[in-house]
Amino acid sequence: MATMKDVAREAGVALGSVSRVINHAPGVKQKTIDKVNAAIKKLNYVPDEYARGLKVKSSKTVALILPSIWNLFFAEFAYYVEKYLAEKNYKLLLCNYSNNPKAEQHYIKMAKQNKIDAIICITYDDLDKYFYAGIPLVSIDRYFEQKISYVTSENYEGGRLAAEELLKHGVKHPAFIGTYNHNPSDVMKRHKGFAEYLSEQGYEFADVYLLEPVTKEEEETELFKLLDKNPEVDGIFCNTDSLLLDVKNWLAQREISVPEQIQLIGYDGIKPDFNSELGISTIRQPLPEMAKCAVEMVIEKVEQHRDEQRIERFPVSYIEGNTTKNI
Amino acid sequence: MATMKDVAREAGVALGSVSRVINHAPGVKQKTIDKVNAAIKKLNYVPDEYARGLKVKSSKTVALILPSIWNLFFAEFAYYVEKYLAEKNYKLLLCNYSNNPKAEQHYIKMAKQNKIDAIICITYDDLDKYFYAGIPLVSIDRYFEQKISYVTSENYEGGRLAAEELLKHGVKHPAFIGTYNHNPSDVMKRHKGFAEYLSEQGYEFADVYLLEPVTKEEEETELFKLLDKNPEVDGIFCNTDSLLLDVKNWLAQREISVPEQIQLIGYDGIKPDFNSELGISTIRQPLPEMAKCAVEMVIEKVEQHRDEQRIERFPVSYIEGNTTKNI
DNA sequence: CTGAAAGCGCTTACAG
DNA sequence: CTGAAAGCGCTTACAG
Repeated sequence: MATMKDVAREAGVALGSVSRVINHAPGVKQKTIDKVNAAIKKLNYVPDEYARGLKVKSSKTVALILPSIWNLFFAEFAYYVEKYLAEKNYKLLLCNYSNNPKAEQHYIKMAKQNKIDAIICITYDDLDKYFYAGIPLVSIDRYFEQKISYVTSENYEGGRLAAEELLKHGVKHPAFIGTYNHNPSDVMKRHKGFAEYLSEQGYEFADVYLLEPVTKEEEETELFKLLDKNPEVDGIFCNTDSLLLDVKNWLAQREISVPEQIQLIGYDGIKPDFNSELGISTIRQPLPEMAKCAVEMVIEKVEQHRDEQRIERFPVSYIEGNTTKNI
Repeated sequence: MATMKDVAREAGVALGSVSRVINHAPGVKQKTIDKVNAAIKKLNYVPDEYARGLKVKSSKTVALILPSIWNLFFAEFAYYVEKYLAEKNYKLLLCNYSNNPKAEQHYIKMAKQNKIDAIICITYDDLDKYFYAGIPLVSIDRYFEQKISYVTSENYEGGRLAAEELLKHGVKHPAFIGTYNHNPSDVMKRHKGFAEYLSEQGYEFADVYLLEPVTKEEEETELFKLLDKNPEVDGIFCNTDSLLLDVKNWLAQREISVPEQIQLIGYDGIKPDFNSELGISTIRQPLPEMAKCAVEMVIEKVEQHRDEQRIERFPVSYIEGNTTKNI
């Protein structure tokens, strides 16, 4: 493969000049630019990012660290992150966090080894490790201790909206199901918003709010405990769409019909892909915009060496599906 | 950050010796190894992959090129590919193929620039470009012109199985819906297997088999044309689970009930995540095994410079869900 | 078994 | 505006 030296020889200029035209350095004569570009074309030259990276200590790569790409919410997010990163000429290294226990360790080491420029990270575990590795970081949904920047949705408003829609659809005995982590996260505001709206309207609600880690079986058990104790429940706000899907299956197994007997509203707005719908009723987060924002924030940190904390919250909207009744 | 030179100084050995112990070169005295390792620990040294990559022309990275990670089938596949790659100390660069039209071009250039060791590729468009870029390649579902290795499922058997299950579930008037690409792919055998099984059993079937590219709207239109012409249809084999989900929504809009009026069987076995189920009836591909095989094939090509064509087909199984009737 | 040295392909002061 | 040169942090023959 042709190297920069070959290009220089072909163009009849010095090595440095080739480098300058490639990097669009200011103050290069047009004639030189033309000669170099002609030589590049002729030799089909493409610069070696590794040699470049060795000098400039950057790889134009950001690592996306998440529990698992195998999840429609994360998959859509990753899709857009990659898309916006590619537009800015950055690459995406995919890191499935939850594969192995020592994964954090592994990925931090990798980040150092490979001159990862930055990290976009979705984890409800401790972020300190990344943070202290000195690599620019933006997180999703995380809380604001230790000045980590993050992007999230209007979780509090989303919780209120879910409650409001449930009531609007005729629910008289609402319930909540979801989990939370001991690390504070913005996501917890969904529960708060839900609770506060209902109390303002003079409603009580049955509550299954479990501290992680928690298995599916436990969630199922708790749901049915709740239903046994509160057989009048006729509407449930599920903290995520994933959970809604599970709840729907569990209810189906006991022959409880959705939405006739119990109406369900989820959170996230997941879709099977770009142009399909799951058809569930849910509070949709504007994922494309959120991904774009995360990319911009992280690139700003990298290129402008800014490291103050920034928090962006995006508005949510209600999507009517078939897990609520027609009004 | 500490460099190899620092480690050498700290350990009181030459640069080359440090390199040798890091790379587990044979014939290094145990005492040297110990000294070096101690220095590495002490200085918290981690080797720079870029300097290494510059010398050895490898990055321990494979690019996963696919239409879109935003798709449960691809997301699960990517999840396992990353997992197995990580086990072998390789990294995964994620490339969403369908973002932009000139993406192929872009990703090939990137591959060259970044010393991508290999490509795992899911695309039903032309693969020539990757192939001729001289980078080891394994594909999914692709056909065997030009000696490209691939892994796929027993598509023919899967098609037969779908037909068999439909009949077993009492379907009298089966139909097929799906699309195909002008590039021959193993996936087309699903249609063939389906057709042949039915004809062996003395059944006819209504067929919507469309050449891509095709929009959702066209698929929907064709489906209803078929249903108008063949109102007796009571069971449909959908070429993919994604499509099944759409078909289900379309039928719901016309108040055709599934599975009471029409039973549906899909193909793929997609799940929302590791421990949830969508609850649809489908022909499941063993994705973890397929991903593992793809990773092994590609690493074998890289490390053993093998480039003969290899084809692996994995057996499928029927998963009973709620889009077919209980028998 | 291990030093000393060359070189991978770039970038970037430093002269001029 | 552009050459010539040093150097980024490694690996790997080559001696010894």
